[in-house]
Amino acid sequence: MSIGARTSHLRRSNLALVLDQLRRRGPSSRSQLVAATGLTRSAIAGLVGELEELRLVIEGPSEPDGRPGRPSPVVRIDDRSVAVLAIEIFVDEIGVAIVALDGSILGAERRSRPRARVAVAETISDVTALVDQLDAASPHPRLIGCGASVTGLVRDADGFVVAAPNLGWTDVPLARLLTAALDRGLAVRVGNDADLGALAELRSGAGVGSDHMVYVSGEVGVGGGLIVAGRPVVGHFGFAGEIGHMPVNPEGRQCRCGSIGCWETEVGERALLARAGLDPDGGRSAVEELLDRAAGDDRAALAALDAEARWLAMGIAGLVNVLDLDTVVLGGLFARVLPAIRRQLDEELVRRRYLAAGRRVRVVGAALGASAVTVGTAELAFRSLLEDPAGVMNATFG
Amino acid sequence: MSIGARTSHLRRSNLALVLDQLRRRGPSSRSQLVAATGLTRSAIAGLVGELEELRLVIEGPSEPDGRPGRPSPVVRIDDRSVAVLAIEIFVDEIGVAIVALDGSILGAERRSRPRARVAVAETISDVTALVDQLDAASPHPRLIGCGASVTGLVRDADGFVVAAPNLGWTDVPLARLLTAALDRGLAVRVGNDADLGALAELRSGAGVGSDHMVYVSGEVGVGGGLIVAGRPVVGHFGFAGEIGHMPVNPEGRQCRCGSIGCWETEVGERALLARAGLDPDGGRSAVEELLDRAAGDDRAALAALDAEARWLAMGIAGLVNVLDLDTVVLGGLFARVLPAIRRQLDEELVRRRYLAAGRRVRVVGAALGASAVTVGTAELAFRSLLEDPAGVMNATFG
DNA sequence: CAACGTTTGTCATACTTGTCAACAAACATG
DNA sequence: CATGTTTGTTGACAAGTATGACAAACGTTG
Repeated sequence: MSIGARTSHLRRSNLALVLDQLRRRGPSSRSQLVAATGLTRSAIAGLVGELEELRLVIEGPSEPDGRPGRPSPVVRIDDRSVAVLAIEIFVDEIGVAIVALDGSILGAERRSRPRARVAVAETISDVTALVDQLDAASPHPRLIGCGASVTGLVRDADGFVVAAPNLGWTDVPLARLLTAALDRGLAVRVGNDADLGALAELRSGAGVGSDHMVYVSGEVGVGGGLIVAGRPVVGHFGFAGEIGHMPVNPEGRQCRCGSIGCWETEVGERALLARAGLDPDGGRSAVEELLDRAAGDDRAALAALDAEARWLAMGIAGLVNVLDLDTVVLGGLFARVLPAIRRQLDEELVRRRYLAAGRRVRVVGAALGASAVTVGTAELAFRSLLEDPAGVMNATFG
Repeated sequence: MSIGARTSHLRRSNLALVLDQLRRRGPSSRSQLVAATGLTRSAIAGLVGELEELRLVIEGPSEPDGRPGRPSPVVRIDDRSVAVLAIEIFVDEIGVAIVALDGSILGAERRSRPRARVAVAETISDVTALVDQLDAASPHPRLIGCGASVTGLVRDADGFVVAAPNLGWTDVPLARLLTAALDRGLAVRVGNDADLGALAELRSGAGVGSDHMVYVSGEVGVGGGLIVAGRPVVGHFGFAGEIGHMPVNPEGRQCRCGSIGCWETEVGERALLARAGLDPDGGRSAVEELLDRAAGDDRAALAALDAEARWLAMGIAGLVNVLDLDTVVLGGLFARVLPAIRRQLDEELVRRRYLAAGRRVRVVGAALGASAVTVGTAELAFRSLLEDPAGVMNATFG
């Protein structure tokens, strides 16, 4: 339901705008903020003043820049005021991190775990243990929010993990469970790991400047995060981005999802390794072996990479033709093999693209690597603060 | 570039909100507007008063509804104040229509044309002739905008038709040409026909209530319009929605776009007719013949429809898995054959959907039929008025 | 080094917009 | 006809930004 706008919404949106500018462009002078927002000097003064009172920004003296005129004080994010907790739940690993408003990671703990230890209760208690450990180890600002990433289908509205096949979870009220287990009155928001990786790459990674992007990541399974018109696509139920399950081969292999010829059955790690005659379950080390062999002109390895490039291009072309993307960011396995398949990938993409002429698509490897999900999860945790700075800070500290 | 919000933006957005509510929900009492917008009675009074001064709405007495309390005057769109021109350019037909703000079509002219007469200059002069004819024939309110739909890739920003293979057009500045040819100082906005059909079905057709939708339409070629989070997806260059060119069959036929195994080579009219042993170029009448034969249990016809259902489901499943759609609207050929393939389509969709349980997807035939593009084109033409009612009306009449 | 031009923060004031509360108007009910 | 309910109207109020005058802080120039 649309809602009428009040003057207070105006203030909220302008406060959020200034804070967002500072996060995106880094420390800026007040006059730069005036230019960037189109607001007047007095309005900016009021907004910066309020953000300063909220302890979200700090004003400092300006660097002398050799130009005439009164110097404008530099405003920058206060990284010592608030932080969030970023929790990452993978199948074979869990991680927690404390991230400041400026994006710096103040502390992080990761722990790998056996596949047998993925039950919900065990996961929650492992997470709280890690959090307590991190809490004691590293001094940090007050936590004002918490984000959690999961490899599975997540409903944003209520923080339910509707299904996480790799974890064996179904309909887990993760946000509620974490809020209770952490016992700090922290609001927890839950997101899909690929979506959050995409968000991170968009904001501060390989997708900076893009507005229509897909982040394709995966090892065995293939997931993705979509950005359309600068915003993450969550879908009607919050399940968007299951790009690994686009049908691409009617004659293909059975997929673990029950369908046939899903994209991930052709581009996933198992398919790649099997084509090269390696153990499909050989994991990351087998992929390195494959790349080594290809570097030594091993025919089977080269053929396997060639097939990988063709199948990869097929899926990417579908996404690009449908969504008119400007950027494709490859993560995980695909980032690793990208240098070896770049030429074939580009060739096949040109062939598959609808009216390719004049439409450039950047295909790039992920820039943030393993920390993408951490950064994206923190971004999720900060979202409510960034949408309503005064509201959240007053509710927390008032 | 984001821009700071001023109080005047507040007014603009609230005016637009009220107007939008009236268009979506039809005539409403002031008190209904209060409830719908969350604004106060006095704010609504001011907004309605301003819209009334702008001649965009009319206030009338309320129907006695048998409930106590002072009756609230009914506000409704003034359909006699402004209208727009909707121009549709297809390969074998052009059409123009005058559409009022309440969506009623005040007058329309269509003219079929030979395939040899699709050059840009001829098209423009045919259009202006039709417009003059329509203008003279039917009295209508003042025109405040013009929309044009084209079967091709359109850049929204400057109204260029970047490529329209079926028309043989490349880089045509259609908005500029039409503005000049019409010579009425009308702002012309150009859109892709499938996108505009999708918009129409979303607002007033089979997609009402949906927020993540795809409109799949086509005869020989297959196009589509996407709605994500309630908004049309235009893509980075404005070329989104080329769903007919998703690769679905690596062993497939050569597509006219240069790729292989595009969706439209499997679900398009030619493929359907060929599978049934009919003339691939038989057109609409051949499709009717096929449906007749299927109704008579003709084995080849049934098999062809069966294959059509499977290939259709494959593409739809890809779109749904990637975008988590709640509604799929089928138009053109697909709406025609939908009743005959409903069962197989649903079966195959369940098989192809990732974790289908709990996720309902409505697959429905288009409700607006041939007028969808007209309605959507008018919607496009009205867009600037709906975003800034006072600004446009004052600029036009002030 | 003093005068000048430039840029920018500050402050009081004005304007716009929506809210709030009191009141009046218009309806149904008994 | 008295009463209760709902809703439009009105004027005072609050919140937010714009405007314009002024002062402060810089570089340049003679």
